[in-house]
Amino acid sequence: MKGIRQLAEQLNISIGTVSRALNGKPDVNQETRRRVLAAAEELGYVANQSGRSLRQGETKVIGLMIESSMEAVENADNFFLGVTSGLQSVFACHKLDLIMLPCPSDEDPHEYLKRMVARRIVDAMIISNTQRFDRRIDLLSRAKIPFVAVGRSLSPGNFPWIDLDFEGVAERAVDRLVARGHRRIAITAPSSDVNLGHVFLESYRRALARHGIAFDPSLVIRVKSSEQGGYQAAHELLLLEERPTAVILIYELMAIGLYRRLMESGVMPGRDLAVIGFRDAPRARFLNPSLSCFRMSLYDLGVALGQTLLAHVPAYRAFYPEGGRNIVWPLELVPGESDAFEIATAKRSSSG
Amino acid sequence: MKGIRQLAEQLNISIGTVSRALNGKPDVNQETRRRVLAAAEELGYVANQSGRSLRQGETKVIGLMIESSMEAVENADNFFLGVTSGLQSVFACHKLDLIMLPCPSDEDPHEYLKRMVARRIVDAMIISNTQRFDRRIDLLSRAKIPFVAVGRSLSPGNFPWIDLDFEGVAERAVDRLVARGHRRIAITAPSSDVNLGHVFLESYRRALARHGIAFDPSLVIRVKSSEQGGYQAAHELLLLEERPTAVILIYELMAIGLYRRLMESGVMPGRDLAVIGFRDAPRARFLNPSLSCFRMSLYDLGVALGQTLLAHVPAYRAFYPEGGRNIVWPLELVPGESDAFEIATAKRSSSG
DNA sequence: ACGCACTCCGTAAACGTTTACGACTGTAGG
DNA sequence: CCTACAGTCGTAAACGTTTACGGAGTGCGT
Repeated sequence: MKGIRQLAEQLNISIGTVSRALNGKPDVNQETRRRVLAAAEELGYVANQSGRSLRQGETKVIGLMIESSMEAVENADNFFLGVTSGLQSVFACHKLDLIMLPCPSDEDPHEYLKRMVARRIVDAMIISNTQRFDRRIDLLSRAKIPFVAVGRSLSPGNFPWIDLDFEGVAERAVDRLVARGHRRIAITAPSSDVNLGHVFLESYRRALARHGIAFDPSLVIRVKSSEQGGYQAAHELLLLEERPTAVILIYELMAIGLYRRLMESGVMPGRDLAVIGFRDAPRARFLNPSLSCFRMSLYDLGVALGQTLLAHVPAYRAFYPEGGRNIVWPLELVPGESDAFEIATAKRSSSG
Repeated sequence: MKGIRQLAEQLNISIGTVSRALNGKPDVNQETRRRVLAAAEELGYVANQSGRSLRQGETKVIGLMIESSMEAVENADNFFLGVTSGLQSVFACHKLDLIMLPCPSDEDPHEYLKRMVARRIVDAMIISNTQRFDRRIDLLSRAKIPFVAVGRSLSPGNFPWIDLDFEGVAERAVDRLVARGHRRIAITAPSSDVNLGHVFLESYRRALARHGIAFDPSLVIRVKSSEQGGYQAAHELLLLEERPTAVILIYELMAIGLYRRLMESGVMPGRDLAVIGFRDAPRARFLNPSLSCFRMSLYDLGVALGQTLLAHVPAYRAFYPEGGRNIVWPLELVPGESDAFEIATAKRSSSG
């Protein structure tokens, strides 16, 4: 099957009519439409996307940019696949297709995005891993490509985003730990160019202040959000003169390294040190003691991302009157064994 | 920047010359080319992909089809992201781009692929999750779209594939366990429409036979390759009259459920029951006792996939004279604690 | 008989590129 | 001076669609 012309020829109809029939335009006879659809089905005809999008200036494809560096692979695990499902359930309503655009690890994400945008291979984009100052946001705004970012940014100008509620996570983690009698609570944070780390840390400080606990900079451990980072974090914690009784991890993968280093020194997580993590409860269950952690439904997040995005695409805006608002995505705590103990303090009588 | 026409106009050159200059065609003056490239860079001009691919009938894009069903998400973890890196390192040499095509969970993979192929959005495809009889292979062969499959299939006709060496895994697992004195070795297998399971099981039988151990069908546990499947597998194992002393898991994620069920009954993995798994050592380290498992470099696998694919694309065949061969990809064993004990048997003196 | 509205369909022009072809130089060889 | 040729470049035709426009036919009211 070469193209619409062969199909028209076969049916003794003009290509214009065939096109109209296939695209559901009103001015075509019922019977003619039936014949066209039948023939198309039989011959397996599907419109060539290049021709179509050349003509109408849109591709009906939404791009999800992801990073495929080794480090990103380690960390992302099933995050993107998870949101993909949700995204597709939204896009399917509008016959939009989703493709994932993996930025090569040796290419600058900004350059990569520029290339993809300029080639006009997608109508809209979802970007993630937002940096504190992210030039991609400028790029997309300037090019007038609708987009939504997962993660806020400090780049100037308003733009659509959905961000995970790190503030809530840090606050609730601190609250939970303080309620169990902890006063010295350590926290891990990534390098500060990722906006996430900044927000996370700020609300940790606020929560401490709320409980009248002084902020101790030595309890902020700056390591990579990886297994190795967790190992190193534990190492640094053990070196502190006055050891913390609890630690908040920004990423649950770190727990594996953390546990290992702790056990090497005979410190038992869940008994000698409380641990709370973030993201992906399934993986948290691999651990022993199981990790208390904050998680979310990736599917639901995908749905929200899709709706927010389409609310900013002129052609679909009408379908999502409420969808334009930025969302701080709530996380739910899945309690595990890693912080299931209480500390006896001066202010608080032991409950065990 | 609208298009090549504006660029030509700006330079007082015909669009033909501009196109030739940008595409490195020989018949264009050095100075002219310099000017064109400079102007394109400055104005941020990049050729519209639709126009280009419409004209030349190729898109310079390779598609990697993945499945985004919830189950697939659970299982795939970072497999695709991992191979993506390797693929891109190959494709980058030829200025080819890779996109991932996630098949929606509610769409038939065959139909989805048909749509994507017919739209001519990609020049070649990588498919995975090959079924024992997979219509996608017919489809791609018939449409003359170059492709490579990760996983063999029994579909008729030769086609390029790379398969993981499940035969070797099953054999070496059995060998290793037998060497430690095990005689009753259970194995898990997925439903039989996935070709993988069939191959896996066959070589398990062969390996047993080689050691003179009778095949016992009750030791083949057919469960889903998931955490829940692992739980159920353990449950079934515990019900057997004559309990096995070892079990081979086809997917390491099952280990978490297996461990849990075992411990509920006071059976200690790594002491009372040997466990060997497959795929993804990082995750295996989450477990306690750590899981012995067979793993591979996803990056290297990606490179091999890329080369095999391009060896079957006419335009690039010349670069990969050796690349046409199908590969049975070897796995390496990463020993853990889960099978680090020996069994005293009649034929074998205890070594502890 | 005429005009009008309505339904259906064909025609042809776009969309942005690439590329075959030929035209125009200037130069060298006869 | 004529021819051949290499180096440049412009022209225009494709590629496969969609869609604005208009035409043909029909039915209906006047």
